[in-house]
Amino acid sequence: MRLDDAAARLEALGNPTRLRIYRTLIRAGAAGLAVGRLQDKLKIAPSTLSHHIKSLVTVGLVSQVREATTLTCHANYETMQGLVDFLVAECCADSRESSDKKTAA
Amino acid sequence: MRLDDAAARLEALGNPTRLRIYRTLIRAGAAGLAVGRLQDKLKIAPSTLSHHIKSLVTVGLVSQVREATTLTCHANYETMQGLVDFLVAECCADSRESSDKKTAA
DNA sequence: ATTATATTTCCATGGTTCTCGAAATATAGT
DNA sequence: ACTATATTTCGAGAACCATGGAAATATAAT
Repeated sequence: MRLDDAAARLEALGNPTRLRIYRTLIRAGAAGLAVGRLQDKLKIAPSTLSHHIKSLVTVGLVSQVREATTLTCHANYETMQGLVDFLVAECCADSRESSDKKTAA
Repeated sequence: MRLDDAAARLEALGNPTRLRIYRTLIRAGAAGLAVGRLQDKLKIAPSTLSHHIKSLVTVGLVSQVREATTLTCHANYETMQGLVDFLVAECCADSRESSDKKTAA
C-alpha cells in the first residue's frame, strides 16, 4: 500500500462521525447495512451521511451494492487489514534491538 | 479505547506528512530519533515538523525525552496496537456468519 | 403519469488545518 | 555575558472539511 493511500484511509477513519459509520458497518459484517438503516441507527442528516459514506467509498474502505431503491454498504475488511499491516509492518526496521521496549497491552 | 480517542489518533496518522514522521519513528524502534534527525531525513520546515510532532504527542502516539538540547521522539507502539485492536475488535459483532467473506491479504 | 421511498447533489456557512518565515525560548559551552 | 545549537511559538494566508437544508435524481409500485 502506498503511503498516500494509507494516509487517505486513516484520514477517512479519523473523523468521529465516519468512524462511527465504519464501525457500524464492520459490526454488520458480510450482510452489510443500507444507508437508510445507518441513518436510523446513527441519526445523521441524510446529506451529511451520504457525504461521509462517499468519502469511505472513495478511499476503498467501503463498497456499495444497489438493491432496488436501497443501497447496501459493506465494510471492506481486507482493505482495513491491509492498512493495519501497513502500520505494523516496518516496526523497528532501522534498529532490531529488544532492549527495554515493552510489548504488553 | 474511546471512539473519540481512536478517531483523534487516526486523524493524526491520516496526514501524509505526519504518517511519514510516525513511520520513521516506528522504524527507529526503541532508540527513537531526535527532532533534528527527523528534519534531516524528511526535509520538513522546523516549524511544520514541530507542529506535526506536537499533534502526534497530543494524541499519545509519540512521546519525547529531552537529552540536553535535543529532544528524542519515540513512537508509542502499544498505543498503536491498541488502536489496531479497536479497529479489528468489533468485526461482525452484529452478524457472525462467514458466508463468502474473504480473509486473504 | 403520479406517488412514494431512498439516496445524492448543490450550495452556503463556519470552522479547522497546513504550511512556513520570523521571532522566541531552552540548554550548554567558552 | 556571549555564542551556538536545538526546538518551539506566533502569526498569517490559503486551502480544506463538516454540517445540513433544499432541490434533484433513481427506482419502483399503482
